[in-house]
Amino acid sequence: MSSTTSREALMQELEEAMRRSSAQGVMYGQAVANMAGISNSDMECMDILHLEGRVTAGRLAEVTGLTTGAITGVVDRLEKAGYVRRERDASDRRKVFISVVEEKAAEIGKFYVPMQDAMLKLWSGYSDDELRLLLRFANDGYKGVLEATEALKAVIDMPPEQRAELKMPPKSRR
Amino acid sequence: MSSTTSREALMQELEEAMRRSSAQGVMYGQAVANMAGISNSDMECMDILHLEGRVTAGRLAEVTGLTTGAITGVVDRLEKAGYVRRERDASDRRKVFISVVEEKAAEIGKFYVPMQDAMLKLWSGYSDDELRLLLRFANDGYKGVLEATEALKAVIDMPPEQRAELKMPPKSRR
DNA sequence: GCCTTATATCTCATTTACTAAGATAATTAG
DNA sequence: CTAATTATCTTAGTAAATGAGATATAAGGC
Repeated sequence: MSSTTSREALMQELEEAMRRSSAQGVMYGQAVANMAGISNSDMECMDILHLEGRVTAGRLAEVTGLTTGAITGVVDRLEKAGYVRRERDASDRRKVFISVVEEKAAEIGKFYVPMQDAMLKLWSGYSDDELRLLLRFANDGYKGVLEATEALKAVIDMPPEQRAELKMPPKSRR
Repeated sequence: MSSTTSREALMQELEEAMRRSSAQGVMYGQAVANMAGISNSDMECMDILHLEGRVTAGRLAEVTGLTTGAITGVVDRLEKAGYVRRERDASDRRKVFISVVEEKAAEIGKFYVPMQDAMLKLWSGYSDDELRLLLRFANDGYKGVLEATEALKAVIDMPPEQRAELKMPPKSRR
């Protein structure tokens, strides 16, 4: 077996493994939402708020792919439950910024303890150099997924006949 | 700064990076579901089918956390759209196995092309040894997340007073 | 300053998806 | 053979999403 083939087999295994673990990560998030008593959409918005900080209602709609009407509902529920606050922008009074109420959000954070424990345990088996590689990979991977998301959205705007020309990449067909 | 502190900082960065990229991965999946014209739940079930192969309706309910009634709806929609087939188990005629119709499912697979391209591009910047480390990490990570999911579900069954004792892990508070 | 167009969020009627409870049907245990 | 169990489906009611349009603010042209 050539080294090229082995590298391709490796990549295929890698794809499968990443797909598997990311699917399981989704399940974990759903379980957390369940326990916190909020919907998946609500949970996703909390995640975005954690990552991006104070964002507008419109940005939540853009990122989640929900309509602005649906976001109004999400924010209503989260605000009523005390997880977030609406804050009108003083300089542009059309905008509504959503910000997390940290004390209340910490209650949700508790449900991530089993996950954090598992990750700490996992990472303890790796050297500093190895962790640095993983960090580099995670950061590069984020950029890659971000680009891919943009590329996918570009497909949405393609005329159907051009869209049909999309092909699987050369050797990774299943 | 001690090397311990640096390692902890590294882990914290790693946690943030993984969280970020996995959140983006979720968005990507949603965009795919949107383009394929199916709901997130339907998409999730397709993913499970891809990973586990032929599974029963009950297993889908168990894994997704949806009720069996909701799964009936999911499978109805997917079957009507031609993505899956219902097959009654010959040896236990109560069971209904769901299996993917590969030719039709390939249409969804197309939407993963931008993601696969991005990953191939990303991985091309790593050596075989590095990719092997990533594979090991992804596999270990999957096991970790799986365990964490079980641990979390155990919390569900805890009496409230015991549940309240859950604490953040020593040094990773934010 | 007014009028038009653009932007940001919210409202509301309708549609879609989910839950809870229980019906149906097949299997297993006594 | 009957009772208890398991697996899926059905149905009524509820929750969340969409699509269209209302409201309110901002920005640009004249």
